[in-house]
Amino acid sequence: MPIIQSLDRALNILDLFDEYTTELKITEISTRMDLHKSTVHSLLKTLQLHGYIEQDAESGKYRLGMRLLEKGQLLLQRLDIRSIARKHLAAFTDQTGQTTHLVILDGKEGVYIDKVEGQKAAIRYSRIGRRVPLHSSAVGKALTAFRKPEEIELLLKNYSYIVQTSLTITNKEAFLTELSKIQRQGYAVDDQENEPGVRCAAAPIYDHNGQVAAAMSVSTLLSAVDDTQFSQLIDLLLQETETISKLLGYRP
Amino acid sequence: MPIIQSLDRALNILDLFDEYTTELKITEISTRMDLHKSTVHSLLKTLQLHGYIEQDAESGKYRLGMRLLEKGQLLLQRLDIRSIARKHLAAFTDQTGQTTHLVILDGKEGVYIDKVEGQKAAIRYSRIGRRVPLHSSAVGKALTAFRKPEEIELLLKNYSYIVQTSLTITNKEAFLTELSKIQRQGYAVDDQENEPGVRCAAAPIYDHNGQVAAAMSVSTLLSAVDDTQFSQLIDLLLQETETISKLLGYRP
DNA sequence: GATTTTGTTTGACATTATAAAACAACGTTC
DNA sequence: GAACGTTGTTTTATAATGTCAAACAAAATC
Repeated sequence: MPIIQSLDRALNILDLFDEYTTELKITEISTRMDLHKSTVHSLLKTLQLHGYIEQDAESGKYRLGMRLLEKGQLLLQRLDIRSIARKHLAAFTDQTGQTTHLVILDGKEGVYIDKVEGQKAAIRYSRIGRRVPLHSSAVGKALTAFRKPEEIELLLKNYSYIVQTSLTITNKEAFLTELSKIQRQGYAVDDQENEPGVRCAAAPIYDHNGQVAAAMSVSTLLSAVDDTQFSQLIDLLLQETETISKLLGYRP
Repeated sequence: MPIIQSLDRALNILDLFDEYTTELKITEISTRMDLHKSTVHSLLKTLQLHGYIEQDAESGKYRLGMRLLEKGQLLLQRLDIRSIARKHLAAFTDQTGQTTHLVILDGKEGVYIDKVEGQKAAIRYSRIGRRVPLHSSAVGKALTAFRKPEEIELLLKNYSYIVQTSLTITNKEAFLTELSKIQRQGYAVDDQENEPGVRCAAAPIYDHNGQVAAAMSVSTLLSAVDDTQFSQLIDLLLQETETISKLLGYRP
């Protein structure tokens, strides 16, 4: 498998541009690449033809082209969490029969952006677009727990602990201890804290920056799923969130 | 100026991927490009070496690589003063407790495009999107002073000096002397000229063309910040604007 | 206006990319 | 389970192509 020299060189030229180096003269490039001007010139012109390089009208200096932005955005779209996660939610539900959700953080609430309904159970509460509290749901907890301390602090500033069931966490102290437990475990659980008779588990999904991008959850009816089954579901859930995170470019 | 065939082909391969075509098999590429598999293979491997192409571990299919995202973001950053400046505003406010602003010129007024509020003071006037006069504010002055004489002349043509406080500059002569003072200093000050009890300092941010792209300011309450503290803030401000300008590609 | 420093073009040569064929690794089909 | 189509990858010879040097042109600097 031969490496194409000219292509290799062209891509190396693109790498000369960084945060601090916006523009380069052709001679600078040729000296830094240790190539002759004419060689660099040909490479640049070809790159320019495709919009990967642009030339400043007056100074004649070269800079990165808009095509890179275009392609980058294309990639970003593809990384769209929802479309990536969808097949994993579906596979999970297919395999377990349990309802799965995908939730992102918006303001101080979670928002359902996807849901795959299982046959066994009908979870009422959730619906795509609907909002869910951070303190009473597994997804909310997962979305909160795996952030930087200052971000968590910001979320909890003036946070109101609306009571959903008799088991809902209703104050900051209790929530903070719950969050640290979640951090240790790597996943969050909501045991009838949001909806009576319903128990959920949720785990974080990380993006390529290592930020929590979303949370995936599985919702079960207490009447249908016992403790051992539930912990098996958690194991499976953690597997899924890990692979999804990887697909988003997350490297631990 | 010869076009480099291999590079040209490689870039054409990248163009095969679009919104709908995320993954391609090597044979699909070779048929669509009308090239032999081995040729495509070499090109792909070289692209992959630089992260412009990735290969799916199990399916063996090829897709666009993260490097494109990285380069695209690089470009985006450069285009967006606000996102670049944001962390600097935040850092400044974090360090000093004072409110900072980012303002750009629009017509004959400034427009707040970002604001980071300090705990110590509550500056009423500013709000993102709100407009501010050139003659009565530090940011306005800074946006004006560091332009070419003919540009300044154009701005001041038919300019109306709206009175904001008893200290507001109200005529062209006074404004011009103020501007030349600012040019000498490298920064602008507004001492209760826009809002009673409030004193601000502002400095210009330059883009890669050497043009004034924005102004950054720090706003203080006279009751809270004395002269020595204020001049320290100015020093810090100038440091920040200098680094931001560099990030935008400015080379003096 | 002369001189240096740029970016661009030209053309000959040898390096390098290319294509064909052979190979290997899977899947599928009978 | 063997034979056949698919794949992706490697090898190798050939000639097409990228490369360099030198010449040219156009700015910029003195």
